[in-house]
Amino acid sequence: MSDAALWTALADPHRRAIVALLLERPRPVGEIVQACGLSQPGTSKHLKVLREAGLVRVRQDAQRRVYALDPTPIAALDAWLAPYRELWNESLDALGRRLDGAPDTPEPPAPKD
Amino acid sequence: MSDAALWTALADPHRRAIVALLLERPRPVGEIVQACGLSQPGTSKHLKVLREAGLVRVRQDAQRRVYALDPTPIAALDAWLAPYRELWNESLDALGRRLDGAPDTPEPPAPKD
DNA sequence: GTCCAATATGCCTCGATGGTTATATGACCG
DNA sequence: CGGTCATATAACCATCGAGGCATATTGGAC
Repeated sequence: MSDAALWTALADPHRRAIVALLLERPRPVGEIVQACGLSQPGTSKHLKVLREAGLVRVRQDAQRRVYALDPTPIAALDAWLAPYRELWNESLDALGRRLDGAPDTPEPPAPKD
Repeated sequence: MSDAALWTALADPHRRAIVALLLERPRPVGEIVQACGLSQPGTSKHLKVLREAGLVRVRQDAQRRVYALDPTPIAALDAWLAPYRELWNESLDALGRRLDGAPDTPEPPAPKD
């Protein structure tokens, strides 16, 4: 479940839509298919990507597979953007100085990826 | 600067590396080229994508173009993952919130994409 | 067992994207 | 002006990924 896999998984709009759907509640594949207007195999492939990124878990219920969101990997995203969040929360003049190229911000820890 | 453009821009590891570089300080193209080990035109193309996503700004300094990070678009990312953060924090954080009496975050709207 | 419903996989096509080299633009210097 | 440094763009190629259809798999019902 590399960081790259996470970014790749979330890079696709359909997959983000699926993730948003599962945020509301777990759903079987059929529901997801209908909701995102793709073919069933197409949807299934997206679900595979999400699975491999660790973003969703499957529970088998008779012939149905009920997909549920696993938000844990998204914590990695949060960690990634933490330094940036700090930056944009800074005062506007700090941003201005930065855009002018003044190197006066204390070095934040570089994100690993 | 659609949301999609932002995700697309950050989906590439090289571009994330560039963003991380610019987090430390603004840099001219040459430095970025050397840092990420790509050809100069390749780097330039990535910079273009970042520019169009609004993630970087350019300042011209003689023949050099100094690129600086603009973290504002990343705020959109933060907004996007807010509901998920809440979700994964639930188990760990519920107790903590109770203990330090922090107000419960109001239900955020569902992510639009 | 047979049949059906739900989902996953294989195979194919096509457009997007990342990478390259070669060339154009543009700013400075003599 | 010509030359050169720094960067951008063009042209091109290779690969990748998303999408579709057809088919395999799996579990339940009969």
